[in-house]
Amino acid sequence: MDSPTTINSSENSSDRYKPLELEPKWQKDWLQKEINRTPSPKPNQRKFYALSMFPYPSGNLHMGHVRNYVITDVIARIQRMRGDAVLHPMGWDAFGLPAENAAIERNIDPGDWTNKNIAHMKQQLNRLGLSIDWDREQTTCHQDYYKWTQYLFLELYASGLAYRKKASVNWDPIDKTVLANEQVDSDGRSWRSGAIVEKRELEQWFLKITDYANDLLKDLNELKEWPTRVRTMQSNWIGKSEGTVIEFALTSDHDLKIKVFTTRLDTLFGVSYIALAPENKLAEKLLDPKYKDKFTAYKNKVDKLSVIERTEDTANKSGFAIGAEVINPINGEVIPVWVADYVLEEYGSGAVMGVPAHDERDYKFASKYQLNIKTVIKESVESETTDNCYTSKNGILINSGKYSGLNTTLAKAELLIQAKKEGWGKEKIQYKLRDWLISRQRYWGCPIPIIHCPSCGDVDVPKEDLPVKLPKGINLSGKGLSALSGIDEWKLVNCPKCGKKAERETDTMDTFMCSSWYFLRFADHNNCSIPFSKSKINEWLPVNQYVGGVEHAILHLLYARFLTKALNKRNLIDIKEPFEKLLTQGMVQGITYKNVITGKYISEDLLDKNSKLYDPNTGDKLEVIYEKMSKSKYNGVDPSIVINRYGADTARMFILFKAPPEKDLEWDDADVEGQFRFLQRLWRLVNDYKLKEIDKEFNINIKTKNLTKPKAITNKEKELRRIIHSSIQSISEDIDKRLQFNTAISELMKLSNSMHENINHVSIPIASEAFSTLIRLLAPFSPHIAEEFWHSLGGTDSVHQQPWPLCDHQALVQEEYKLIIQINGKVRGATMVATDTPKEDLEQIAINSDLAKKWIKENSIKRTIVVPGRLVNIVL
RNA sequence: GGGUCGCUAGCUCAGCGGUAGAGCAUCCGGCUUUUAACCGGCUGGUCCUGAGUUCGAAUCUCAGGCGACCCA
Repeated sequence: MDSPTTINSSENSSDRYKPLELEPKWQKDWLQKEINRTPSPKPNQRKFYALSMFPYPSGNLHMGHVRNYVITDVIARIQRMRGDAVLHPMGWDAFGLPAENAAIERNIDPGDWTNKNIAHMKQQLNRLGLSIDWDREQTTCHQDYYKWTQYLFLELYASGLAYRKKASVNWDPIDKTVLANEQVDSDGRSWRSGAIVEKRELEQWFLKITDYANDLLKDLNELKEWPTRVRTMQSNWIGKSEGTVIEFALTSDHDLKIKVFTTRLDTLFGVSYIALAPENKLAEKLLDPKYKDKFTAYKNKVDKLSVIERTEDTANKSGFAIGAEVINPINGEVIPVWVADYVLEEYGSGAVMGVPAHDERDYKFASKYQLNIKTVIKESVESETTDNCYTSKNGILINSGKYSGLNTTLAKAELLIQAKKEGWGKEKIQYKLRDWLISRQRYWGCPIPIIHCPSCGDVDVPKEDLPVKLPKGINLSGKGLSALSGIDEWKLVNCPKCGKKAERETDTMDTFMCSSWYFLRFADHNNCSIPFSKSKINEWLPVNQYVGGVEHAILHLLYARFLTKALNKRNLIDIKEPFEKLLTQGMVQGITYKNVITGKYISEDLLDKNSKLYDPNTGDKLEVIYEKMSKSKYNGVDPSIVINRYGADTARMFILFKAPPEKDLEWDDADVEGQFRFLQRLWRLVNDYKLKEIDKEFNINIKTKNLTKPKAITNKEKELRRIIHSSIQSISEDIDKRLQFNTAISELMKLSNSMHENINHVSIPIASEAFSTLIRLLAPFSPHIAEEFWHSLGGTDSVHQQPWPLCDHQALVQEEYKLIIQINGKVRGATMVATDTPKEDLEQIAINSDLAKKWIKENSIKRTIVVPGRLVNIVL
């Protein structure tokens, strides 16, 4: 790219498009006019809450942010023009590890580092011309915000939804803190650091999200305007399964029982072993003492495996019989008890019944250890039984006593009746979802407002004592447990209940807790007595349009839904779901050059301009692909550079035009230039017209509905009006239907092309209508240039305060149209006909046309299909 | 292995029963204060493959191929 100066300085003509001058000018003007300020909705006025997922203040805006915030901004601007009271706020997800790590590295205060980043990013955001109401800004690491996070934690604690327990938890050895299940990916890695997590037994705080498992699942059906993909992901994560808990009594002690959860009660006659998770307390209890050493060694080995390694079908399952036996309640068979790595303590009761003939993993396990494989289900009455594993849920029972011959569904029901009657089993609904682990052993987070008292136990910090402030100026080593645990003057306090010596909780909260309610605070940002009032929440919530990355499909979006439901139950709010409509925007990708042999990424700067396909060092072939922008791949494009060269409007137009919002977008400098040229063409269109003596009749402030229809209107004028109004129609539809900004901009291009062609051949009222419409349609996408146009053509107020244009359907009507003539379904030509030609006449016109005659010749017409307004098909 | 989405011009995408369409890029011409900008114009398509439904299929149905994501 050339230096940023080329575009503005190469021309000395004063009517040249200079975005770098006009953009700051209008931004200042908007600030003065307070056009981004959130209004109080008037009676009968619709409210609209547009929200982007707020960013972590890393210090620099990246393209993903730009895309996210521009999408929301366009939506906010359109809704304002449509007359809605719009809330479009912004905040900062400002607690978290990068600040703490930066603080340790540079020996500075994490708060100072964060505030500096926020100031810089805010400036970058403003440079984009986003219509954000900054009066409502929230920063999660500031006391006036985290005070309320603590308040809400205490509300949850009071509802019994927050509790502390010792559990085997995910420990991130790099970030040196525990993580919630959602924050560990399917490879067993931390979502943040990428480290393989370890299991540790620790006393931790949890939120009882499992209490809401069913509501969270059920209400996904209400979220009709969420992408199906996200709803499916949440539904899979919650993982509801309906089954039965069966108790198997020990042979040695009939009062001692192993509880097993299964969805396949119908296979009960096929059970050949019981497998316990090595972590299951019963395993140690039932263990034959002679296996003690073997067991300890085995458990240590399994602890090191990730969940995926333990459970995937292809892995080598391992285990051993621990020397205990149980009785199958259905037939009295004696069954051995094993421990096995593929059984997880966290799921169900940490024990499964092994049915090798009908479960893939059980089959592999049984084959390896030569356990009994007993087939109890076959596909149909006629089918032969095979030695293979038959895993279908449908079939006919065999070798199952009196249940033999029943189908699986019926057998399940009958077996359940017997189980309940005899007391060894009952139905149970099981979820994969676990409680949300929110303690973090780090300094830079929201302190958990609890005091541990030796005599009173865990005691709430009284609400009037909030916030529990983070101590300042402490030494952060990044080693060991939370830095807070070493600060005695902070930690040692008196119990609020009994006044005796007690200690503060030294863990801080998961930052996802801070981000689970920020959208509520925006509605009532100044409230200093409670986190938010019900009336303000009712005024603005739910969020009408939420926009953010799909990476939060489970994490943030599930936590926020949970918190909303918990607060609803506590009667603090009336809504049950926080986000009405969700848009998950795609990634912004940059071009990468990857050496196919070494797998290394090569920076574009190092490449030979003429042979970009070869590694300049090794001469190996390069693979050229688009991937998510990142430093390590040398494919990032800095938004500031683009904005400083082309202006914010071009950056906005490009990012909206290049791909539909939910799809990935491939960054391409050439296409950015293309968008800049489009804005330049518009500039010329407006200025060329303006340069002419503008008649007094020209009125940009025209309202389409008030337009007096000229009596004599030429064909050119009719054609232009048709295009103006079909643009209004398609752009409005593109936005309402699927937020298709790319096609909307394409329509703007068509309108501008047509205006270039026709604007000098139409009367001034029609030209006024054309410019007024074009500029108002352009305004949400390119707010600065649209404002400049608006004023240069004599517009009053701000273009952003003008009504969104409405389509005049009369203008769309054409007096004649092209009637397609098909022969045997193939298009052979067309002829012009009047719009109101009756059906019968159309048929005759077609048959008698020269074109049709040529094809018909001696053939007889078998039938004709007439579609008025479109075509006539003659079948020979 | 299962599910979801996608496959249309060189690229990014519209069209979702009725003449395949935009923007960018390419190419050609023009213009000028020619390391370049601008203006005009032309190209360019087995609509992934195959079968079916239909007067007519890019569009609906089925089967297959390829790709992305999610789940196992």
